[in-house]
Order: sequence, then structure tokens, then C-alpha cells
Amino acid sequence: MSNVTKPTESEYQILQILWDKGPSNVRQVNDIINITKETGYTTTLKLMQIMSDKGLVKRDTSTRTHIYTAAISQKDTQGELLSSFLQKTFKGSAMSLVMQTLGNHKASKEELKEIKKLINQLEKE
Amino acid sequence: MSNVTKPTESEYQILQILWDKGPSNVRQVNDIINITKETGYTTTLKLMQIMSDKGLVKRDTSTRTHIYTAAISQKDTQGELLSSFLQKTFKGSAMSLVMQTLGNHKASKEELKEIKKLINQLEKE
DNA sequence: TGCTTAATACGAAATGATTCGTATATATTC
DNA sequence: GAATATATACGAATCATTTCGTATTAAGCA
Repeated sequence: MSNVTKPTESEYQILQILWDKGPSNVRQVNDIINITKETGYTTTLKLMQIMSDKGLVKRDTSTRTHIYTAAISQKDTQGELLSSFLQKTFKGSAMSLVMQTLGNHKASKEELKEIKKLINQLEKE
Repeated sequence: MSNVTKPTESEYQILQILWDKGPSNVRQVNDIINITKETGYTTTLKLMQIMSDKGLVKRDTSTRTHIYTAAISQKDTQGELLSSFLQKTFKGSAMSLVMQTLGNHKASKEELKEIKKLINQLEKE
């Protein structure tokens, strides 16, 4: 849990990299961002500094090249964004969202099976 | 379908009102917005004019008080926003999104049953 | 040591979205 | 018909986010 300040879109992209790769420096993060979108080094640096100020990431400044680590969990953050999206886009109806997702995006038989398993568990509560 | 220009958040809020109430004028829309958030009349007017320029709404200017109608369907727009959110937040994994939604947001037994019904249909394809 | 490379700091420009003020035109009412 | 109320048009201020330029400092190396 903790005090999850909602990240902006660019901030979230950086968090995803940190969750994926673990503690990283600015150059490493910037290199990954540049695979899909040309972005100046100082742009990424600035963003990560802002994120540090907001408490979205922790940074280790003990060496010249600072090391950044995500300070909020992926699951909590996704949950936060999901709730907000659900509210804004589907007026809070989780049902509508799930139905439309299942309808629009092909899932494999195994995945469908797994969802059913989860539903069966939920029904027992 | 059609050419769905992605609405901004404020624009989407106005679309929701138009979908809900049907063709409306600026005053009507603004009144509803003001239930939850104090907003000047010209602010709403301006937004709706921009939306008209973008083709998100159609407007009938045959009378002094213009009448606005949503020009894109609710389902398509939600689908569009959903895809984009899914991509950004869950890296496109519909599965993760569905699982997390079901896990986080209580659904009634009837709703769960309905989801299972949909899954059974999908499994047959 | 001095030169080059690579890092952080920080202010501010650029961008996109939202909000508002003012001008103007059209109805309505007394 | 004049005063008042209510529309639209439109430029521009505001606000949040993203992007970048420049200064400064620390390492690494010839």
C-alpha cells in the first residue's frame, strides 16, 4: 500500500522500466525509453528527479551515478490507475469493463479457464 | 466505428452527458457538470465548440441555442480508451487487467454468473 | 596535470488542456 | 423601443506536464 501518489503517464513508463529491470541509473532508463521514443538524456533525468521529489522512486546518491529504485509497488499502482480509469470511463462499473475487455481482446483457452477458476473462488465467498 | 478521435478527459465527461441525456444545449450540459464541479458557462461552451471542430459532437445551429449531439458511439469510445489504457498500464495483457479488476472490485453473484456465461460462449469459438 | 567524457542541478521554454474575460448578437420583457 | 437576460465567438491566461539548454562538478585517461 503506502501513500501512492498517482504517477503521470511518463512517470509510469519509467516506473515500468524500474519494475522490470530493477534498480537502474538514468542512462539505463533513458536508453530503454529511446528504443521507442527519442528522448534527451536530461529529459529523463529531470523526470526521475521529479519522481524522487514526489516519492515515486528512491535514489541512492552515494556514488556519482545515482541509482533509482521504484518506491511504490507495481500491483498497487496498477490498482490505483485501474480504479481511476474504471471510475472515469465506465462510471465505476467493473462489470462493464470486464465484459468489454473479454469481448474485445482475444484470450486463450487456458486464460479463460484461469478466469473461471478465479470466479469460482469469488463465488464461494 | 468511424474516425474516433480520442477525447480528452473533460471532453469525455461531456460525451457521457450527451450519451446519457441525448441532444442537449450548452446550458443543460453545464448545469450537470456543475453538480460535481463548479465550472463557468463559457468554459463548457468552449470545450463543446472544440469538440465540434474535432468532430466529436455534431451541432445544430439552426436556432439561436445550438443543440449538440454525440458524434461517436459510447461503445466504440470506451473500447478505444480501454485499448489505450490496457496498452499503457498493463502492457496489453487483457488477462492481467481482468484478473485484477475481478480481484479488486466486488461483483455480485449474478454478475459473476454473467461473466461465466460470456466465457463459455468464447470458449466455444 | 590538464583534457575529455559523463554525471547532476536547475531554470525555463514548449506543449496540451482547461478556464475565463470580454465583445457582440439575439431574444424577451416591461 | 429600451433595458435586461442569455446566446455564441474568440483570444488569451492559467495550469500541469514534458522537454531541453546551460552551468557545474566529478571521473577517467593521455
